[in-house]
Amino acid sequence: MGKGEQTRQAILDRAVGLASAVGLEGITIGRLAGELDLSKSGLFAHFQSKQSLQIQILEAAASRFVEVVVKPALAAPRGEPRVRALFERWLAWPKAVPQPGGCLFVAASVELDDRPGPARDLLVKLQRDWLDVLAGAVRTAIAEGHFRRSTDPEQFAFDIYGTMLMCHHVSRLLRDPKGVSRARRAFESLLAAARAA
Amino acid sequence: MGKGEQTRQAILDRAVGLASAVGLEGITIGRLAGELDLSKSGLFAHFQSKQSLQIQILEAAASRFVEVVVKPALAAPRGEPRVRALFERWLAWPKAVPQPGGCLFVAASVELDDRPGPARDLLVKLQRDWLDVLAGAVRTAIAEGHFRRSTDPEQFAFDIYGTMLMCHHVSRLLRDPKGVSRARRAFESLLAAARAA
DNA sequence: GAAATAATAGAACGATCATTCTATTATAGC
DNA sequence: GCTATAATAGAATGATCGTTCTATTATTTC
Repeated sequence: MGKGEQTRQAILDRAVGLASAVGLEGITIGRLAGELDLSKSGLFAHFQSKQSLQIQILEAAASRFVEVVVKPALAAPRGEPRVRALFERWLAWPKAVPQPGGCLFVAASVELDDRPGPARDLLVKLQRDWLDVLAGAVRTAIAEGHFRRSTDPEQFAFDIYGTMLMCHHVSRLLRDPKGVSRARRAFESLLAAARAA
Repeated sequence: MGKGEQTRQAILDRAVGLASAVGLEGITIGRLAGELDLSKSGLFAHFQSKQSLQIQILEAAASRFVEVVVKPALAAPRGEPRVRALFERWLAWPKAVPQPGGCLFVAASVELDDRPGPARDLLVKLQRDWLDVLAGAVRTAIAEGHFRRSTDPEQFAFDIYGTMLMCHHVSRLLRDPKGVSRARRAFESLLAAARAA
């Protein structure tokens, strides 16, 4: 890895954290450069535009997410344990990768839902992939006989992610420490309802 | 209502819609003035600062929300019908009050969760109030004998609002028309689980 | 280690930001 | 209808935005 790629990664590392706090649009080349003791133009040279920077931030965050959440969870035993691992890994994510501003994807989703463009397109793809991972794990749990055959995998993925979003909302905006335990309770209810009789 | 108050309301009306699309921070005095054929300074004179404008936008949105969602829903019969009305009114909200960018409170929650200040404080209060309204309706449903006595009202409010957030996410970011029906299905499952045996 | 190349800095651009000032026009009270 | 007051416009402020250009350092490559 040459010097250029090295600093590019360092920039993206910092940028992911900053974007989680101020949003993809709230990111500023000047501020990011200042935090890294780089000149604006020096930083800018690594990215051809702010839009390209935003996209690379999303890509960097996604690869970290896969590394820290998805891959380890998919290593869990097939079926309910794997579904559970995906849920718990998601909850633990903010601790695994320092994200001062909470989940970047949640923030970006609200920011970009009305701004057409490549950044939005990428985010949509990432979110679809994530829901597919969840639904896939549910499907496996059905095949394993852990969940009832009548379980709708997409609906279950919807329900689980909704619980995560609410957990994020309550924890971050309301600063309510009960958010995580409430999310766990909701998740257990969902599991119980899907569990084979 | 004098002329001043009249234009102030007109400004806020437009500002609520604009903020739902670009966020409270994304709002610009110049752009807002341009959309209303006002001068920047003429508009600015109605609000002492941008921060005060943001707060008044939140207040205006909240009073519209109460008018269109909360009040009509609370007119529904006590118990499950009222819980159901709150849910359905929330779903119908974007149609009742034109909000090009989806729910302003969802957008503001993500934007402000890391920005301490009076705007954040107000939003926290509004969201607490909303969760209290939901929990209160659930409590009434328990008292009416519609829901089991073991139902946890705060947990139920958490679950319902999570479903709403996910509906918003899927509908707005993924542009998935199935979001609303999925949300309804999730809501019915929650009701079924809480219903007295 | 010299030559070629990549990485960074610095200054400047026009645009737009929130905000302030002064001037002008429209409303309100009598 | 005149006067006092409120509402709006216009111009200017300094700051910061993304971006481009040119120059100066580092780092590779042979």
